[in-house]
This record gives sequence, structure tokens and C-alpha cells, in this order.
Amino acid sequence: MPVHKKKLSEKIDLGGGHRMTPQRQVVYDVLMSSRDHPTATEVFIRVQEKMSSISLATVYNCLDTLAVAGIVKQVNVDREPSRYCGNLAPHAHFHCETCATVMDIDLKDGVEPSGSVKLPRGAKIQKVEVAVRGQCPECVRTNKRKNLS
Amino acid sequence: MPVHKKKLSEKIDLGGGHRMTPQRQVVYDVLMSSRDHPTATEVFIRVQEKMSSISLATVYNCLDTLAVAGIVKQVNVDREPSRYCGNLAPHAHFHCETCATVMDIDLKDGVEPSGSVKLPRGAKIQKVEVAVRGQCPECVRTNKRKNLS
DNA sequence: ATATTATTTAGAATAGTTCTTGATAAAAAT
DNA sequence: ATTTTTATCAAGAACTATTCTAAATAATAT
Repeated sequence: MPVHKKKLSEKIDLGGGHRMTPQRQVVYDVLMSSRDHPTATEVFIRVQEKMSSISLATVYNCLDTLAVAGIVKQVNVDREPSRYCGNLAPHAHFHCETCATVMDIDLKDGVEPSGSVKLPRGAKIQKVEVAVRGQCPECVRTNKRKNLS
Repeated sequence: MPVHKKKLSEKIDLGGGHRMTPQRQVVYDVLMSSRDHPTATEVFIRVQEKMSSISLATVYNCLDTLAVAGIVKQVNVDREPSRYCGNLAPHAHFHCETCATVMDIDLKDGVEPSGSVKLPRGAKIQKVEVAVRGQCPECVRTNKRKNLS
């Protein structure tokens, strides 16, 4: 079942002369029905179940087109593979160093994330990203240990 | 002239049976006398002026060893090449999308960067990173434009 | 219909980084 | 002071995520 608000298979305008093709639609649907933050390869695997002929390059293309169109978000954690996210509401990310998952965390109401830093005078701010690293509740509870070789 | 506090060529203990070799010392000195946030390749170029025989692989090794020892910081901006930073004090980073430089920005006194997010209940927080993207004062002033092909 | 433009695909190419291997060097043990 | 152990260095190969290329296909506009 879809976890985000937009109806699945809803036709979306990508703007700029771009078409909502079957491939883009399937990639979009997979993202909107994912709560985790899959990498391009993970999206590829999930998409293949619905459209086995699709190529990884196309998944990359689709993700990029959707991200540029602003209907999905690209999330980067250090230099790990990019992840993709259908949650367009402003939020931060928590990265669990034990199980390597990325989860959304909400912002506190009425608190600007930029409030904790001295913004350079005269700079134009485009966005402020807050990323938290640590061990997620699930991994704390099950007392998992980091994979030390 | 050195921009950070520690004296250049000061012998540092890396711990864990690691030695402060000439190569590591030169890499460290270059970082400590840099205000910008050079990439491994940029460090390599600067180090070569003092030690022309050093290899890029060794620079990577040294940077990694120094980072693991906790005496320099590795800074990642999206999926761009890692940058390295000798400023160990807690701070955030500003990334100029026009000139692609990364600069330190100070935290406001007494304001926890984690204060703007709803931390997951039961999670162990290791660190909170704040990254600001936009156009730096210098680029705003000179009205530079993004390099659109 | 025809021309134009966008898209898909497979595979090649790229870039940053890590790994492998043999040589070198420093430290520890004898 | 030798020997043994351990750490390090360097060159280049290997790896991985991603982008690019080129040709085929499909959709849209004329």
C-alpha cells in the first residue's frame, strides 16, 4: 500500500517538455511506496519485478529526471551511494551506522534548522541540511554491534 | 604561515601502534596550513612541492590514518570528492554552489544543532551535521553566475 | 505522413577511492 | 648487533557508483 499521500499511478507533469513515461511512472511508484531510502540499484531491483526489461541506466535517468523535476529527493550520506526519497516535506535524516539505513526525522515546529549556525554575512542560502548519525532505536534495542572485521 | 593553533612539525601521537612518518607529517602540515578544504588530489599537489616522491595512494593512506586517529576531519559534500579539514572545533560547513568551495561556519553559542529536529526515541546519537548550501558572499558580491553549459 | 524531439538501452568510459603486492624501513626481541 | 616482527610506501590494478555514447525506438508536433 502507498505510504505517501499522492495516489499511485497518478499522472504527474514533469515540466520542461518531459514526458511521464511508463518507466518513469514505475520508478516513481516504487519510490512512493517505499518507506526506506533505496539506492538506485535497490530501486532497480524493485522496479524489475514490475517491468523486467528496464535497464539500470534507465533507472538512473528516471531518478535524475524525477529529482530535477522536484517530485522526489536525492539524499546523500557521506560518499555512500545516493538514496532516493518520496517525502517532499522538509525533514532531516537519521543514518544508522549499525544497520546502514536512512530514516526521515521530523523538524521541530517553529525551529529553523539554520538557527544553530552563524550564517556568513551576505551569503544567499539555498538550503540547510541536518543529518544525524548514530544507532537507530531498533539496533540499540537488539544490541547489535557494528560489523568490525 | 600556520592558520591553526598547533605548531607545525609538532610530533603527534597517532595511537594504535601508528607512526608519525615523514609522509604523514607533511600531509598533516599541509592540512594545518590550509584554510580551504582541499580534496585528496589537492593535498597531493601541495605535498608534492615539499616531497616530490610521494604518491597519491600514500596521500590517501595518510589522510585516512590521520582521520581515523581523529586529528583531522573528513568532510563530505554530497557525492563530491572528500575534503579534509584541520579544524577540530565543532562547526558546520557552507558549500558555495557557484565556486564550489567549502568554508567553515561557526555554531551559535549555546544552541545545540540537534535542537531543531525530533530525535528518534531510543536512538544513540553520535554526531549531528549541519550543512548549508547556497552562494558565498564573495560570489554574491561579484555577481558570478553558475556555470550552465 | 513526415519531421522533430525525447527516451530507452547496452555497453563503454570516467572518477574517486581502495586493494594488492613486493620492497623498504622502523621497532622489538633475542 | 642481528634477527624477527610489524608498519609503511609506492605503483599500478581493481572496484564501484555514476555518467556518457550511440543507435534504436517511440511519442509529439507539423
